[in-house]
Amino acid sequence: MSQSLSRALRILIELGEGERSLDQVAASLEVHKTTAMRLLHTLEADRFVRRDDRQRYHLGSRLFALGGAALAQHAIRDVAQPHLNRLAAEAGGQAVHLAAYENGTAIYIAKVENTHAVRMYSRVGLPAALHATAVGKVLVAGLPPGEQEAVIAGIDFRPFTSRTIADAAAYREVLAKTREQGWAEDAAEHEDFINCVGAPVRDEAGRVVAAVSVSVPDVILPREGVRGLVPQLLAATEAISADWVGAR
Amino acid sequence: MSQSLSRALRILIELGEGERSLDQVAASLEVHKTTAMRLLHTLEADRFVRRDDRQRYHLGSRLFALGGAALAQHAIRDVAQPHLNRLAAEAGGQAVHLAAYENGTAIYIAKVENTHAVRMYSRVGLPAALHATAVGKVLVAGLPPGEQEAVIAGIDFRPFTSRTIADAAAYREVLAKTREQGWAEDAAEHEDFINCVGAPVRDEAGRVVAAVSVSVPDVILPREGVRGLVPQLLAATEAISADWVGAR
DNA sequence: CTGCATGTTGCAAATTATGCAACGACGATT
DNA sequence: AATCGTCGTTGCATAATTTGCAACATGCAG
Repeated sequence: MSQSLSRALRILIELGEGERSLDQVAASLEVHKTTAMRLLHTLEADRFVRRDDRQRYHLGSRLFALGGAALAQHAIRDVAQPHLNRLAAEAGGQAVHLAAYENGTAIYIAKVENTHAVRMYSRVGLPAALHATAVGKVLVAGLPPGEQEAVIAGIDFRPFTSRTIADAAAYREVLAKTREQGWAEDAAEHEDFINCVGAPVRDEAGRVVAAVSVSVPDVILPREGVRGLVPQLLAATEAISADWVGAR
Repeated sequence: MSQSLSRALRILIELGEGERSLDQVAASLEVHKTTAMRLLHTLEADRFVRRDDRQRYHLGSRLFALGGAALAQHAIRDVAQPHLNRLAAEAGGQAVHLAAYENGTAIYIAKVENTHAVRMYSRVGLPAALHATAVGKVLVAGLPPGEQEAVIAGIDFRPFTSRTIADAAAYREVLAKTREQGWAEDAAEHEDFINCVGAPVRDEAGRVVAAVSVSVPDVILPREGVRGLVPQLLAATEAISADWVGAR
């Protein structure tokens, strides 16, 4: 739609991976370096991009501010954070995530790192696979039926592990079960040896507005043990839902 | 330089202040709504912008990720954070800031909130006034002489309080004193009733790479009392400098 | 001093963005 | 129930913005 703009956005995304020189930027955009330079200058003028003394380009300080503002606008994050911390503690220091549905994807909007040596890879702002994570299942299961089908049609059932759900039919069954029992499971479907349980946060009309999950490596607790965390998980999501409804 | 791009950036900046409708965006850009719409769609396609079910536009999830990445690229932040926490505790729960010089401005890259009721306004990613904050003075005082003059020439000596430094001559004296004593003061020059002290973090060549400040409201501690925090402040900045040199 | 890598400028060509006007969808109001 | 108003969307002609080129400038290394 807007060529120069989408090129500029690609620059920002690429700089998110690390510093780049002008030529590197031009090469990866497949444009003349003049073009890349002018985009970079515009970005620099508004502090979206910064140039160091060695002429390398970095993400600029404006993105700190916007990133912070974006997070602040997810008011549910503030409501949820203390409950997430408590849940993480109750679960013995395991990783806890809060994710929200957004335009066909699930996005992590808050997390509590686990305190054990085994870290899992995730980051606030990155998308969670809809078909291979507990939060993804919870969020899709909570969509209105019409939208749900559209989303399912758009899922790429890419396997992450040997246990990843591989097709829409199996996925629909899992969604039905999720709705029925009020929580979802991820049995090493996204990362080998990591099991999760997730549950929804709801607003006053019962709509799912976010999902919380606890992730536990096999070596700490086997799959059945993780299921044992469901009561604490549900207590946390119910508390968040109550606070959320009360906060508005 | 690039019209459509700078318009799009202005959209992002504005959305940082809160949600907007298409017409509001078009009005503030002073362009036809068609134009605004196409920019918004491009931004939306890359998740820089998100549309809610009521057709309001918000900052999108990509900005979480980029904001996080931008922070992560300021490696000094990670090095400094534990020292900042300790300093804040030693200072009795006062606000502590870490700022870096960047393209003619000082930017807060980390902070520790104070634990008292009186909060001061600041936010990671926002610029700090060079002439009216302790970190601003420290960072400018540490620039190479040539660049320093260029920066001073560009400062708008806007008064924030009755005590704000009002001209370049007075500012140069303060910078000299800052270099001499190794720390700077802000005696209610930015916000009435808030005094700060700040000191530099240096790399292995002695260059100033960042500045740390402690901010204390008058009601907690008078100006002389704040000066008493200088030893702890210097201990913290020296520790950060040592860690920083060691980390590379 | 020469060569290589990097960033910058003037200019002509045309792709790309723009504004207009008309349309469609949705809600509120009467 | 009908109408009005608000808001977002699309097709199209205009032209303005962006693009690539080629030459120039600067800084560093051999």
